[in-house]
Amino acid sequence: MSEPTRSLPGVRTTRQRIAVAELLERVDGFRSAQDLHDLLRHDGASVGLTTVYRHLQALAESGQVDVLRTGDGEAVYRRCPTETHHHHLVCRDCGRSVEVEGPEVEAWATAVARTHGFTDVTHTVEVFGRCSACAAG
Amino acid sequence: MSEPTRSLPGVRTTRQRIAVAELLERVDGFRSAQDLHDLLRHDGASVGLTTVYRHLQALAESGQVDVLRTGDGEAVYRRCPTETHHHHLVCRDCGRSVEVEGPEVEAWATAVARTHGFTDVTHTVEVFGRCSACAAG
DNA sequence: ACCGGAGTTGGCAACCGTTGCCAACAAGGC
DNA sequence: GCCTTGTTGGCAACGGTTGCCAACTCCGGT
Repeated sequence: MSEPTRSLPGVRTTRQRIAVAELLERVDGFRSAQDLHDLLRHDGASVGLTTVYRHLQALAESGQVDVLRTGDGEAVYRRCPTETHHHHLVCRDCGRSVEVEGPEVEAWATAVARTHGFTDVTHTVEVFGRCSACAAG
Repeated sequence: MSEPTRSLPGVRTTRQRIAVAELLERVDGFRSAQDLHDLLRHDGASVGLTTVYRHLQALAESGQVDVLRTGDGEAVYRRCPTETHHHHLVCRDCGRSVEVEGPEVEAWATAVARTHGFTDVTHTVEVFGRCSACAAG
């Protein structure tokens, strides 16, 4: 069990914080900071772009959202239901994504690193494709 | 066998093109465009930054160099000896990298994509760590 | 060798995502 | 309600990258 929204001392529940959190809950797929900012404005719950960046950054740092970089270097964010380590199968057209696990990939990465004497190993694994909906349309 | 430097019509072998190509041959590990630009200046073979970007872009597009994005969105390039599909084990300190293959990873990516109805699948797999040399130092 | 056209160069400005700055603001404990 | 302190947001700055365009230089033809 984990408290849904524990209020740490020195952390305030502001309109903006809630707006960003709820938006991330609502949308699926990876979205850029600016996309999310636009969505908020469109919802009427206007939040400064800088503030959006700040919250995304904080959420990413605390592991509550996943971040990855698109081909052109833009950072995209997603609130993931599962907290455990996982990877993504992302539709390059609509951005929708599926969380996937790959025990064999984890094992492979670890083995490869050890073979070459690397330590402190991390890895990025993302799969991009076209989802069935987009392929049909 | 492949011609070493075939001269396509409409492509000229300039001092700058050669300088960039040779530099990429010389250095190992992933380097940013600006790093490479600095190295060229340091070698005396000064080449405009824009030109470096252009050549790297062209080489990447034609598959002659591999590109990947660092955590902060910077593009880094590397001329790889092997032309076939492979991935990298990169030292996050010195940038040195080892080419690695992962048949099981390829298989996994394909299988996962098919399971979820995704087509036109590509994937990125990079492993980051600290190489033995850097761990020792 | 010379010429001329087409690919190439390079400096600068523009672009774009992102971050720093800081004065105004508002949560929430008292 | 008050005051402390975390938060906000607009703007400027920043850093990597690209567009622009006049000057340049390969190189095939002559």
